[in-house]
Amino acid sequence: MPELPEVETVRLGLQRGVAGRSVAEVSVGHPRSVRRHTAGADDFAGRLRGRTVLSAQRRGKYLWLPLDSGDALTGHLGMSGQLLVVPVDSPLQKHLHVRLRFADGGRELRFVDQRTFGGLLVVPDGDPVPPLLAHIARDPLDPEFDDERFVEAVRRRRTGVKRALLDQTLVSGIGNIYADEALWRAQLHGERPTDRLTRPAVRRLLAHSRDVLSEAVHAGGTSFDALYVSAEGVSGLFERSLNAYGREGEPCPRCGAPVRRQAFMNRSSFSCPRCQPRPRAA
DNA sequence: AGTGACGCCTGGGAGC
DNA sequence: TGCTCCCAGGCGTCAC
Repeated sequence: MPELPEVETVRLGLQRGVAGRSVAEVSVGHPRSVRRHTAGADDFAGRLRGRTVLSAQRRGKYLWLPLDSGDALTGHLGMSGQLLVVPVDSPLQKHLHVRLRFADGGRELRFVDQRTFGGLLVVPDGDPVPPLLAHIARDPLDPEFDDERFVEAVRRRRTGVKRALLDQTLVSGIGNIYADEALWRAQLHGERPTDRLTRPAVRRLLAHSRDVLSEAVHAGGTSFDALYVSAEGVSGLFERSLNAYGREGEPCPRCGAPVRRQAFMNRSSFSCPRCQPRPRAA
């Protein structure tokens, strides 16, 4: 379940582990992992071979590695993707789909993905982001994120506030876990209609979203199992700081009422029935 | 144009 | 024990 804090943790590992290095060899073991590279796996490999990685960048939950060719190796971890920087002789992971070896013979980059919702592709780079990612909004930790523009955009929407938080064209980086945590902190039910929220309420929600993302980045993200680890294979520690997500039946840390779970878009929402009352019908 | 439903995937766990 | 079913859920696509 990589969201912004997990992806940012991976980005930091890639910056440390692969920036400045030249790609020597690329192998694609599972074509589905490069399905968004429409020219095919051979073209994908050809655009990487011999190229030097300049840095590791992120927009929302997308990562990209600008190359000296003007292209960028771009990726999304989906639900279960991992980008690992490991010794070349380390055991092959069961769901290892793409490998990049480097000219210096040091640690290699591996894309491992159990559920294959994630993937890699090579696209033209751009400023500030590859055109492929032009539709993804800035995230709340981006210094150029425009708070007031976000506040107005949310209030123009006609939807529930949780759906708005998950809409990557409005604000990026937030997924189901951090949306529930931000709503819990802001004491808002996710079904509250966006067009009836006051400006101060949206500002508060944004501030709480920013706080929870920032705290989670510092904890190295949230790991429920081995599916999310940093590029160095380390688990994040934020799970112990979750107040609502995944805590059905446990007491709300603020008021003690048992946390409830509700169906939401083929998944679950967790909230406090007392601190986050359901909106009244319009 | 904005909104929401659907399909893509696999492994772990519950239930029988 | 072994089978089936459900769940996790981000995002591109498409219909309304």
